[in-house]
Amino acid sequence: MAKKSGKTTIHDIAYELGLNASTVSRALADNPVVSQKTRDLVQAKARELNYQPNRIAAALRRGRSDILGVIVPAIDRAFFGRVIRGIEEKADKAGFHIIVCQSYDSAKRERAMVSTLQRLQVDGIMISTAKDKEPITDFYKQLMATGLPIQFFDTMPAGLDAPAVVIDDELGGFEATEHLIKAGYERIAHLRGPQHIHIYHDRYRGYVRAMTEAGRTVDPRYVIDIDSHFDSGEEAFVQLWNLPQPPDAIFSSSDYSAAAGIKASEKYGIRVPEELAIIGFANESFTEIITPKLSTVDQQTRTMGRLAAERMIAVVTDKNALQSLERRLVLAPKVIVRKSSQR
Amino acid sequence: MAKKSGKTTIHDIAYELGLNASTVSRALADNPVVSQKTRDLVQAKARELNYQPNRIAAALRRGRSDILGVIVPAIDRAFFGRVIRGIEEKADKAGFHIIVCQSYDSAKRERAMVSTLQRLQVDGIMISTAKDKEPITDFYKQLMATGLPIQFFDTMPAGLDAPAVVIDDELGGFEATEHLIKAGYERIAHLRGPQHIHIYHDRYRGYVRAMTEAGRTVDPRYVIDIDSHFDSGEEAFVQLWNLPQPPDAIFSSSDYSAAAGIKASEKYGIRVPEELAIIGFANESFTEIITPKLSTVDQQTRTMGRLAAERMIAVVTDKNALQSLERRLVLAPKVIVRKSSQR
DNA sequence: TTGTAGGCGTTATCAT
DNA sequence: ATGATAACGCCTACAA
Repeated sequence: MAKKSGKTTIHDIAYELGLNASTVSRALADNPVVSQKTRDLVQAKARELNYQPNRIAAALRRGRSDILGVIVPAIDRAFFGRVIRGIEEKADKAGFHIIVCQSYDSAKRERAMVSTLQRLQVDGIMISTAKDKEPITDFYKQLMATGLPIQFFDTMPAGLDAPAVVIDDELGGFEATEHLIKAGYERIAHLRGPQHIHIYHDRYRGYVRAMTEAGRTVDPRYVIDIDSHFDSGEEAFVQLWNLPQPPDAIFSSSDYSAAAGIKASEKYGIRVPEELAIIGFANESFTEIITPKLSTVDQQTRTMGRLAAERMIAVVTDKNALQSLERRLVLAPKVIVRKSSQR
Repeated sequence: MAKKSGKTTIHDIAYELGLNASTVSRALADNPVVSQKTRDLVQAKARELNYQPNRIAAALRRGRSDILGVIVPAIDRAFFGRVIRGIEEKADKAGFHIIVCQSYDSAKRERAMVSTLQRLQVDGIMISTAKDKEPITDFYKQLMATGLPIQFFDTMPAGLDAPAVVIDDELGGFEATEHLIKAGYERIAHLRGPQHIHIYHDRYRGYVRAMTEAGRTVDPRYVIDIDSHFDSGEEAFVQLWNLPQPPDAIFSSSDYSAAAGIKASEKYGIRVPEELAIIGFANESFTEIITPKLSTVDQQTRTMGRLAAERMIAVVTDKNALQSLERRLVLAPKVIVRKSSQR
């Protein structure tokens, strides 16, 4: 029997077997220096006593916790939920655990969370930085100088040279627009998200480039600014439809406003995709259930999570892996063509 | 200056100030037994040296990690993302952290995750148990016997008397149906989810009770079984519409099939809600963007997370709080009436 | 092949 | 009010 009432430790096992704790420690680690017989004995006894190694103690001793910190703006956003799933998948396989924190898009909270994670002795931190006006670049510069492995994903502070896995929004905008062009649509409009937000700016740039490269001019009347996701969708649609020559296709910077567009066109009796093609962005789960099914751009969320975790773990596991990885990995989004943009 | 190059510890601070580590420890904890002057001195020096307390070491010594384990089937499901957000909110406020694990709805993995969390010395585990046929009740009985605080939420093993925060799906089904009845609909159909899954069975029972209590009979032809979320929605609709007397309202056990129903009715030229009312279940985010906006039943996800965390923390913080809490807290879902069921 | 001893950083107990 | 010491559980030189 283990002595006290508490959990069994290597000392308990050692005592039971008339061995020393260090031998038990080695045996449990399957260290070949210990005789096979002893190893079997120890491991059997460990099972018998339902021994659960204390990872906290091991962490303290080894100076490694096998825990990774993850900071996202909000865990209940579908995008981050999926990325975290990817992260957890990889981490789990590699024997790491993740502690998830939310910044609620506040730079201040983000810094606080970094601090907390450091105190928890995490081996590295993966961050999708808050969309906050407050500058945080210097904070991370200092942090990285301490040697703590950092890996950004999705969003990263401006002007920081740090490992990151991001998505090429410009390419996404380009390909979405290109798809519409190739599908034979003539007058392609764009529902443009807030331009101070990086991703929307890039999607817009991709739109412009695709138009330009196809030898088309970007009619400013075809570029409608939308702020909130849903509500401005219908207004935008009306605005477009009142033009002397309405567009025959729309590339929306978000699935939500794209859906609002579909909704509005139904209301006004415009058939999608026959009279008007629509493509969104993000591959939200509802894109498959609305009528018609919404074409969109997939952001490779799970892949992003997996890659970020892989790179993080590579660095944590082997410090000089850092050099061998490109600092910045840019993922290509994937256009998903569904009914709403196929005629 | 701190000695070595490593992180600063209380010993460094003590050395700098000509004090003893134990005094520093007390001072940092604002222990009033230490003179105000010394406390100030220590805290100033701690800031100066950018001291970050090592929570791992403290955890080892105190036998408490201030970490809670959370196990959910999959973090990228909107439902769990929201619950976790609620959990994290409360945990954060109380100075706890959460480690999130996914069971992928496998009982085996779930057990493994529990084990891992135990090794990490979490102070308690919050679980939404896997929808797996494999029985896991005995496992938890044993686990709870060890004294590890456990708190279930959303789903819990059958026949286990354990603290849990769950939602009353039967009531949700009842109220959704009642709403349709009160709104004056005559022939109310139900899209019924797989009955071996507890929640769908309860929603169906609520439907039956509402019908019965209103003095109506449940016409078996009005109860359509759907398996996968989307695809069977249209079939179900067609089946209903080919009835000699089609229903004038549908209560669907999921928002997805409800949306599919709306989609199908448009296709067949049936106006919602004038000719057919539809209400779903879960308050998915897309319910607000489809046309017409979908009535649904909100599951109080964030509240569920908050309450589960609150209860967990109460138990962890004060062992005899256990008694004072009802073992099982049942949350009432909330019907959200939107366009799709209002005439 | 196994044992001894020391320490990871903190906190609790006892002494001064 | 502060200091000395031990211990949390594990790991790892080093010794035997």
